[in-house]
Amino acid sequence: MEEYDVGKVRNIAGLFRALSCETRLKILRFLNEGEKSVGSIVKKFNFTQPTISHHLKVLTNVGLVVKKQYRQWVIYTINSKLWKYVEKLIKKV
Amino acid sequence: MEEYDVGKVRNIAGLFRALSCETRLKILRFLNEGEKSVGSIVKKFNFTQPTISHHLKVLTNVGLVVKKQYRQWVIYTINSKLWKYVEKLIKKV
DNA sequence: TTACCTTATAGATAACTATCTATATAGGAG
DNA sequence: CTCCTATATAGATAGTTATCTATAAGGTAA
Repeated sequence: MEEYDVGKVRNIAGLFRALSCETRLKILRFLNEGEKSVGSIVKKFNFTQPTISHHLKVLTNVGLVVKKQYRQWVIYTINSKLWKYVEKLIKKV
Repeated sequence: MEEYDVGKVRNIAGLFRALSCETRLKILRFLNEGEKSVGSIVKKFNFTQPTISHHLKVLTNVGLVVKKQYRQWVIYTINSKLWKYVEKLIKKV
């Protein structure tokens, strides 16, 4: 009976807004393969680095991803538990 | 093992966009009490009738609600199964 | 320090959206 | 038919956002 382990997302509408952008959904699916640097995300998709950084900030703000620093790289990791619940909903749709 | 009974929402980002507005979430929670006419929704919330109609259209477009006509009233019904999955996600957040 | 690599931020812009007022449409009653 | 009620649509507007270019910031290496 796991409970509230996901991270505090105070704003439900905000969570859905973060999920309402196809680009961010793609980023999340990519991050679901494993943690990635900003650069590798930029390489994966056809957007500029500032655009990717913007989306990563939105995702961070709602707790869907977590950032950490490794030397000169910034590494983003998906919130697996939360994403799992999102995926469960998506599968139902 | 119920499956895909929910209605075809072809656009995942679109579903989340529909859910990304606090007003629409409130409308959905109200509709979860039972089907409602547009007028009763307008009375419930402090928005004009065109605004409510707009939101109902958005919700209809992604399959979260269904409309039907009863005499001069238009009755909106929630897609209970889909909303149940949404609520399940919300509870996890 | 300088030079380089990686990421974030600032600023601009076009597109979208949540809301309103005004009007049109459509059904029911007489 | 006319009148009323209920809802939808059109059009306007302010606010938001997805994207870009340009630049700043921060970490590494020499």
